[in-house]
Amino acid sequence: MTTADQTQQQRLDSENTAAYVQVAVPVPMRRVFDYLPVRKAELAIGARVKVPFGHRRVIGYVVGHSTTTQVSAEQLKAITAVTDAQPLWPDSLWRLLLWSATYYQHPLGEVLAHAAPIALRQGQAPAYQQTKQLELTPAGEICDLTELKGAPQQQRLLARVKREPLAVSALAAEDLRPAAVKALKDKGLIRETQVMPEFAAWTASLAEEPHQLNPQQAVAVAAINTGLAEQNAQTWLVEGVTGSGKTEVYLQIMHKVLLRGQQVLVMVPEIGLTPQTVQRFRNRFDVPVIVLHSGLSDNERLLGWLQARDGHAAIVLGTRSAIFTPLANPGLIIIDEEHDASFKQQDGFRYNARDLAIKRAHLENFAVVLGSATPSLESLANVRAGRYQLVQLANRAGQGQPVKNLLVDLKQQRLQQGLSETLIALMTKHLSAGNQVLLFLNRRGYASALICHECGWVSECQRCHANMTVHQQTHTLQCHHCGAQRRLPRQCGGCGSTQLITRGLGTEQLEETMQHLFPDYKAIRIDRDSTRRKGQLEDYLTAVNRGEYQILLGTQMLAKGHHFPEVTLVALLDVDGALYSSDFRAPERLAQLYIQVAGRAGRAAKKGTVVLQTHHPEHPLIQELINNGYQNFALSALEERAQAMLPPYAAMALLRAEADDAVAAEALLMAMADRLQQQTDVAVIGPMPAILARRAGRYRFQLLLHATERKALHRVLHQFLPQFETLPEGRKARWSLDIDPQDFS
DNA sequence: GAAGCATTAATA
DNA sequence: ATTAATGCTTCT
Repeated sequence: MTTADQTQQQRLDSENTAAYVQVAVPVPMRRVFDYLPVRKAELAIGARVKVPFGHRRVIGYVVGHSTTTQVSAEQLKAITAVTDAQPLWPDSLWRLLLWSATYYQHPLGEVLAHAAPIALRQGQAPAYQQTKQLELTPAGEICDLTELKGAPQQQRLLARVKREPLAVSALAAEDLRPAAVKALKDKGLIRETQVMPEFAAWTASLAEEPHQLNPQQAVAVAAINTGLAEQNAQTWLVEGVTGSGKTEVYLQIMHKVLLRGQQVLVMVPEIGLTPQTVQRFRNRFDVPVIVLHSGLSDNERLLGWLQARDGHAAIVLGTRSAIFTPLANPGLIIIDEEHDASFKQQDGFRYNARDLAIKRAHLENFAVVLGSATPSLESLANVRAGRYQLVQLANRAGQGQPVKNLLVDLKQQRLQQGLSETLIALMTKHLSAGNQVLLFLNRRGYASALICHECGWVSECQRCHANMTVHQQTHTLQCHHCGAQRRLPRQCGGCGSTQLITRGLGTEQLEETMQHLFPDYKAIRIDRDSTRRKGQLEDYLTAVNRGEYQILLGTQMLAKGHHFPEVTLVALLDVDGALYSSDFRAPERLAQLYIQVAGRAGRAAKKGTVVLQTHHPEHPLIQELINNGYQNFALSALEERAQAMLPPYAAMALLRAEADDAVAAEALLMAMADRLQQQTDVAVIGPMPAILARRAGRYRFQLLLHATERKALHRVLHQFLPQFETLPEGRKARWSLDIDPQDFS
């Protein structure tokens, strides 16, 4: 009998003797509620139930049974209805969810609700539903396509349906028009029918030949495959420079897992889940691939969840929340760009999907592969501690060449709109050679503030502790923190002067500057504002790669994943903020950004140059990065973290509070800090104002908990959180807890 | 004194 | 989180 079977057995045993059912309800309370069962025998742990809760009825989750209760007979209520006869999650995933609630100290009901697809959260049955499909009518079968010559959309649709019946939900994905559907239905050529989805057993057949591996890739694949054969919970870190062919390594190790009939879960950052990524997997394997993207309807998401749970899906591709997808027979989780911040949820249930993947792999006994060109310091520390195995891909696959790094000291340079003369000269050289240039500036808008030259007035947001950004294009001042907007004033808000000047270069202004400095070349700006319309980003990217633009400029958006083979010069214009930030992770993030941005240059046959403009070229971590590369940077940074007793060599938790009244927010954290004071193994730092001290009219404070032993931190939190929930100061301020915080803003 | 809005308590 | 009960202010 396996461990899972034993737990299952215990789950059944306890149900037969219990008088009370413990139910986790999706509310922010760290406790469970006792109910009277309807019919004892059917209440499996992990099943959903409908229960009366206060003045409403909610979906709760059975988490245990008990023969006793603290609750008086009058207060006890009975379960209204049992939604599931079976547990909603496989046993191993259930244990991961319980573990998550404990580790992140988050209310269990909320964790469970979060882990379930919305349709299940709302009480729907975990069952396949009929879906609508379009199929040919007898008239459609004999209708020749040429009869629709005048209606190309209809012709295309009919051709598609002639090939194979078409699911209505797939219309948009195949770019077919609803109007054409209606037209063909009216002509009696196609009809809509309801069908039950059917799933055939899959085998791991290849749809294309695997690519030839270079020696390093071959070594990596061989090493991981040897480990995979052991079928245990091993973790690999694939450190592969941009263009080294990480994806091909993923594909080849996936093949081995698929051949065993096991499923693979692939997790990518939010921004990385593009149609091209999906296509790469679909092109290689002739197996069912489920993609859990944000555009799915609730029922489509449920369908994917069911297919994964029942083993009908061979590959599940998704972002952070995909970690909670049940898998009938998991063999491997791949986490691409494992350092990416989007794997950590930043509100509510603040879990880290990368860390949960490792835990899940241990519970279910399968392997994890983490991949990145710039691994997180956490993962590198795990390698050094012997917990992960490192595989390196240092060479660019194909003809790619290494880039040349250049530090420009801004202190000794005359600047033109934030551009040093050195950079301008380099741009001229690269542009006149017929190459493309990429400028990276992480500040959208025209300027970061509007200032009165006469009285010093600054365009502050009314509701945030931040300046409003000048947007010349829309003639507005915008707050990037709360979204507030107002018309760009012509006069100073303080003295009425018209002598208004801007501070801080933004992408809009940089675009303007390019037209002045390089009138013979076309510049394209790529940021959230210029790519608001759906499909616009893709349009721009193809235009760039067709050579319609020579200068690309933009924000973070340009850093990730896109290939610009003709770009030979990349520059980061203003990154000094990261060098002396109060956030200890800022240098790590800058280094990762630098490498990611640098990865855009010289991917084709041409050698690339990367320029970093800074006022602090002497900064030791920057020197290390430029001169000796990311790996050495990471070693130095890890050394600093160890010296300073910072993560990953210590554990942290952050208590945040916010309220309309600054005193109330601070007082709540002070009350918490007071109670924590006697704890010797946990240091309490604060309360202090958050970096963004006021947002959307609310004052924000934080209290940092620091411990050299994670166990101590967890013990203390476990001990004090119930108390914190009942603090009278908590009535005037709302608070939240962040275990292993990534972002201190 | 009712209506309207903010605050507080309770959830089994 | 959500809801109802309670408290407080305001207006007729």
